[in-house]
Amino acid sequence: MRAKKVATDVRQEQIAMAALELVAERGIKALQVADIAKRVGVVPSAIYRHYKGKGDILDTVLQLIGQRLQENVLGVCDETSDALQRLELLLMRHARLLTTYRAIPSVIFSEEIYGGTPEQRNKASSIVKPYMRAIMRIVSEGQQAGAIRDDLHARTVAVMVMGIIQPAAIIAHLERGRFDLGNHVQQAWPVLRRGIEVR
Amino acid sequence: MRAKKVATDVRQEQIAMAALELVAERGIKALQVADIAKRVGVVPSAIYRHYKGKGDILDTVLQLIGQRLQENVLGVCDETSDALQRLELLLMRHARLLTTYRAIPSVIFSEEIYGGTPEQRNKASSIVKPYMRAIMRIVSEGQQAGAIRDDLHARTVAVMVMGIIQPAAIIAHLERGRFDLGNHVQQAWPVLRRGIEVR
DNA sequence: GCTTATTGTGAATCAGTATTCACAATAAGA
DNA sequence: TCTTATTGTGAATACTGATTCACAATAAGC
Repeated sequence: MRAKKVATDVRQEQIAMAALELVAERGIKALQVADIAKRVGVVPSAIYRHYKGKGDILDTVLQLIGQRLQENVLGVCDETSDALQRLELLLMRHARLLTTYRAIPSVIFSEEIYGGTPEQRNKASSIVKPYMRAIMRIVSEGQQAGAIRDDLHARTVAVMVMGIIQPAAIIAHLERGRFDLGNHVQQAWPVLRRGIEVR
Repeated sequence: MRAKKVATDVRQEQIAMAALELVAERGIKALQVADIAKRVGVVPSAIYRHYKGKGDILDTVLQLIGQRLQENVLGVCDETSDALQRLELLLMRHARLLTTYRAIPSVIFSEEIYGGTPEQRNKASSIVKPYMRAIMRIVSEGQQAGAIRDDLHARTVAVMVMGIIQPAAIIAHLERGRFDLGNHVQQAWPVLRRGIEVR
């Protein structure tokens, strides 16, 4: 049965969302045009009416992921002005995001970072760096406000914040319910806070 | 020019080492039988004289990686009995390993964990879990010895220890010399130590 | 209703990688 | 030296996934 004809901007959106879900479930490398098509409800060759190729779809997906991370940052900054609280809330939001999109860590740790072309590396960068910078900004503000030790590099702290989430997401997945990511964040954050806060 | 004939146990070893290097440089997905063969100095079809298929080579590589991580654990336990020092030394060794084998984090965070079969997930587990357990053991010993807070789950601490290294390795790679992994460990470890040590 | 640009389809093509296959060469043992 | 098991080779095959291509169908505009 032939799918209904849909305007290209609508179909592009559907394709992007389908691809995002698939990437988030299984990672980049497992993404196949045929799977996207199936999820959208068209045949694979129809995808090329709306995107030039698979690479273009992936570019869009990476943008979407980056956006979601940035939305989380904006959200916590709206919610409180206290840097330590911002970090805590950001970790919670990040954990929630990863519960929905389980494979996102593997996107960030994509093998393209190592084996890929400079172009591919730049694309991976395009997610990681802005997020890192946003966290560093929060840390710096906390240092200026006297809540966070200013003898530490903001980057060191920011990397440690990311370090709460990233390995934990993997382990949560491997442990199948015997290790809860949100729970881990609640336990790990006070440890890190103790390490970075001014006493 | 025809390669010299080599006994299969020797060739198997060569193949495994070549594959390990390639995986460590570029990750699992970029591993190709042709590249292994080239690195060993034979044609691709010769590989099948010694390994049933690519999957068997990969199994061997995963074992080798796991072994190296365990060797690091054994090494630090030989070197000192103090848990906090063990963790610090382990982090140093881990950082050193990752400087040599850059793509190892992506192996551990392999997309197979998410999208793969249960069998593939078990294989990924086979690296992560023993390493985690070893760290947890060190943490537990530190708690019993009164050096590490015993109000924390050993697992929480172990995951945080891993969290010092994993995102940092990526960022070191992306930053191209502007972010040194060993340096980060030296800065980050005291922060974590402050969070976990008994005062 | 007719025209036309756009979108959907199904088959074919292409490219890349893993693997098989049949022949060749080597090294060890008798 | 001869035999044979084992390992190396190069071509062919098989498989998978991305993409092209030509035809079909749809929806909008006149």
